[in-house]
Amino acid sequence: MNAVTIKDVANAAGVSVATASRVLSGHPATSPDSRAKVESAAKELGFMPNAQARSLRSTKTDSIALLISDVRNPYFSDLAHAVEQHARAAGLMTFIGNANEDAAQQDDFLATMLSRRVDGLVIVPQGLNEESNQPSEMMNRVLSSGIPTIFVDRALPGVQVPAITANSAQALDEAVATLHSLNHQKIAFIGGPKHASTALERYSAFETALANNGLHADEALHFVGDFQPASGALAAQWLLDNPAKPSAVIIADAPMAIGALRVWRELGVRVGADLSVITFDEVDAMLIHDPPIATIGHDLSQMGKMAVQALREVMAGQKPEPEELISKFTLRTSVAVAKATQVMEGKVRP
Amino acid sequence: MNAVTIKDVANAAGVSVATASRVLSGHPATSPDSRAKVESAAKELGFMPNAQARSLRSTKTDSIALLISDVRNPYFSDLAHAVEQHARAAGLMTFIGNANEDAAQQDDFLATMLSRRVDGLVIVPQGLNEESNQPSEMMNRVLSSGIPTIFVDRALPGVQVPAITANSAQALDEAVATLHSLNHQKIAFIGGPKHASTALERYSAFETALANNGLHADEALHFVGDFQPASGALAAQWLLDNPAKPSAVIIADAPMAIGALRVWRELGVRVGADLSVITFDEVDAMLIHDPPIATIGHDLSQMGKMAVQALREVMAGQKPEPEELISKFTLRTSVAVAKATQVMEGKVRP
DNA sequence: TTGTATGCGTTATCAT
DNA sequence: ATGATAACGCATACAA
Repeated sequence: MNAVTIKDVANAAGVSVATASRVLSGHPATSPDSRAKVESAAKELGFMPNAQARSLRSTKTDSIALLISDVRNPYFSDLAHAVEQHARAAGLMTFIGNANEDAAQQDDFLATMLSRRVDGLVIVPQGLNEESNQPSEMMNRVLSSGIPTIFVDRALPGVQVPAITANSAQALDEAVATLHSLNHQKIAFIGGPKHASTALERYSAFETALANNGLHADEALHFVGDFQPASGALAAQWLLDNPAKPSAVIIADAPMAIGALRVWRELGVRVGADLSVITFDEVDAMLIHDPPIATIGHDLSQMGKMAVQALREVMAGQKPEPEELISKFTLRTSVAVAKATQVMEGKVRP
Repeated sequence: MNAVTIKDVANAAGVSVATASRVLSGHPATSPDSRAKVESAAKELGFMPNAQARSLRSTKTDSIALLISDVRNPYFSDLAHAVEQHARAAGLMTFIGNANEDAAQQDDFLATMLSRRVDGLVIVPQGLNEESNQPSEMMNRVLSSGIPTIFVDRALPGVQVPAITANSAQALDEAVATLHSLNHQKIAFIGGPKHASTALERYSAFETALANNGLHADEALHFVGDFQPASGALAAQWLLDNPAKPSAVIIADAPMAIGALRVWRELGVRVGADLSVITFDEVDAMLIHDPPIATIGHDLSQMGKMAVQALREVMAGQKPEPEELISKFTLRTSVAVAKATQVMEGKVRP
């Protein structure tokens, strides 16, 4: 019952361990005869090579680690799925780790991955330390370890690691232009935490878009959330209470959008009439809302593909350029984003 | 730059490798003196133990594998999150694998996990082989390998492995009773694939619930989907075209529900008025629909906890009993499930 | 083409 | 308490 080793196979096949090893790892120097014997013996005994021993010897594990911020966020589970599929196609096993938007859990995962000697790392970095404004000690260790690493979705300011990120400038331009053309003057932004580079990029692209459309940014219309549903719910209330009375809002991710939409439904705010909403992340849930919510999204499958590709280049000794994926604005219907007329007249407020 | 080993630490600390190892792995027989020297040397050099080598020697990896059906299904990502958190608390690293509702990918993952000699397995089994009606060869290998294994969410008929499953009998009774009390006579069921034990359990509990409420089951009102959004969309159309003109429907998982709700919205079917809908899986997205969708859900966090607990019992040599988690019906509002009066009068049909 | 012997990094055994 | 050494399972340099 106990783990059958290559030695058992060799014995059963009547050859030496070396020959067995050569056959089993596809080494050319093997005779058809011993190949047959070893293969049948291995199959007979149900031999499974011990990956530990193999990679201890060969210093290759044929595995990579993927660190994401939140498994339960569809954005990241889509990304994880994409990375996994492409890595698998390249013969690499993917270990998926969950940082839970938490630097400590990030470091924990990185440590075990370092211990397991994965061949490469794809990381959605959690951001710099709040106080020191530096990467965490463990992150530094990773960076100086020489293990091929690339960032995806987010980047770390000042850290020279190739990153696959998204550029939402154009999409936000279109989104803001659309809202502006419908008379919206006060557009709120429910953003993400400042440690996430995506949150910064999205907000600053939003500011630029405002300027491009002759509108001006107003910090009072900026809610800093944490990418989670609960903060979206808070933001929903914040928006209703906002003295500036915004008539439209752009939300930086789907979980917050879902949290907010729930609250607005509960309070009877008619999204698409009383309030125009555009959200980041193209998730199916946005399509069951009536009217469907306009979105700014990325091709996560593409992002995953680019990430794996870039990682493989690093593993092969090349130095890939950072790449930006262009975000796409999808105005699903002219109803989702409504004309701002008598928007938010006191009636829907508490 | 290249991987610092325990030998380097021992040298730097001026002790033998044996002593260094004892200190680093918390062996009691160490003097405070050498403990101090080794620890500071290790820290100084940034020593990360090689997990491969360690477990090659100790035959323990302090890791478990979790195989789920679909990372992108919130049900499973919630489960994954829960398992991971509880395993982490027990000092176990979790490898998350994605079967993609596909037996081949399941086997693939199981093979690599077997190779990596994980200490235990938590599996959402993909079902028996269609033709042979037997577990796959790889699954049999897992089962005869002696590696502690438990099933979660689904079980495999005839396979003696402790399983943590859900029992939805009571919830479905309540759900059907609620619909019945609102005059619904024709209740459709959009179910899952027959290879999933959950699909069978849910449908048969539904049949029982019908009987308990004086209604009779009708195979013509049963749509066999595959738990994915696309099949939900197909089912939505199927329901509208169904000659029996069902006025209510119960959907076996959230992805299918989202696929269906989208189609109904596009076609102008007013869910909660024209059609009453209850779905499995308590996901946030159901709360943004107006009216919110009634759900039958499980405490996934609890399920994950029970799974890890059961697995640890097996690892400790005990034999845990299979457990059933009781599903919960949540009628979110009396509007979500509407009275069947002139439901589905021709108007909403194509 | 095959076998023998060595080493990967760590822990366990056995002395001391 | 410590050190020397064997052993874990496998891949490879070298010899034959």
